[in-house]
Amino acid sequence: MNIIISNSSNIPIYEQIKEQIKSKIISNELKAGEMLPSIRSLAKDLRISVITTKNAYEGLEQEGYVETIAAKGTYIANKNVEIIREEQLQKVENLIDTAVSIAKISKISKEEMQSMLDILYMEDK
Amino acid sequence: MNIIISNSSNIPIYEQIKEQIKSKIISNELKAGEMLPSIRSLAKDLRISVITTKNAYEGLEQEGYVETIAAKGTYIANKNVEIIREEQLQKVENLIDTAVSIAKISKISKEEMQSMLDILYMEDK
DNA sequence: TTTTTGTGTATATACAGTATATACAGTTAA
DNA sequence: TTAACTGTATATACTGTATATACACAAAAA
Repeated sequence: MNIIISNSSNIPIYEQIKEQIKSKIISNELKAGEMLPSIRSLAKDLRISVITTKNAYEGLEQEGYVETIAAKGTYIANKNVEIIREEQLQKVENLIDTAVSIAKISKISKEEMQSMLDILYMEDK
Repeated sequence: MNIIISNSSNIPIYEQIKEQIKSKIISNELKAGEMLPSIRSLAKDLRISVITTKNAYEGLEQEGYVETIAAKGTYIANKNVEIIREEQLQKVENLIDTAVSIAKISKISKEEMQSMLDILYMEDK
């Protein structure tokens, strides 16, 4: 499944999993109707507890990204593309807003921020 | 002391206090040598436990923003202005970096991000 | 049909982070 | 010396995150 987790991170493991799966759904690497790896197989892969993978899938379900059928599996849901894009736009805006707040207190200019944006956007990730 | 805390936030109270005092130090509203409110008076003001204010002050001490003398008080330390600025620049860069990563996955253009930056920087905060 | 294997679910448990009240100990000024 | 102020330490509780293990249902293999 190509998910990378860090145990030393302060972000909970289930959150890391959630975010990475979300990214794959948004970028269409995972398509509606596809089945996710079972909580067991993913747990084995990542060498963590099934409870933790379940926790991640539960979160995705609550946000409408997947649907779970007991004893069968967890599947990518049909979620409105426009709504997802709006959510992501909101996230980006919140991050920039926080950055701007810090910048203003520390007298970091808009030009400095713009050049950071230019450089970071160029890099391939 | 003009600190605002939110109990409903997912950010711990001691963190909220820490960050707001840091901002006041960085913006020079609080100057080297000045005494912070005592952990008790601040706790009373904010209607929280002294342990929580102590926790906040401890964090500030570990990062070198303040110095505490038992039975006397906690004072703003002399911290190198350039180092603080570097730390803040690093924070801003990390936020923009995260924003860019999300943007790329969701096909949000650099132009869209630039206009967010323009608008958010204009607003007075 | 029965068994086996693969799903997700529920329970009991542990540990770390955050927060509390309350008792303790040193400093300073009345 | 006493009173009023500092920060410190202890015992306790609640919540979030994570674990192992037992349970229950579905589907394919025997």
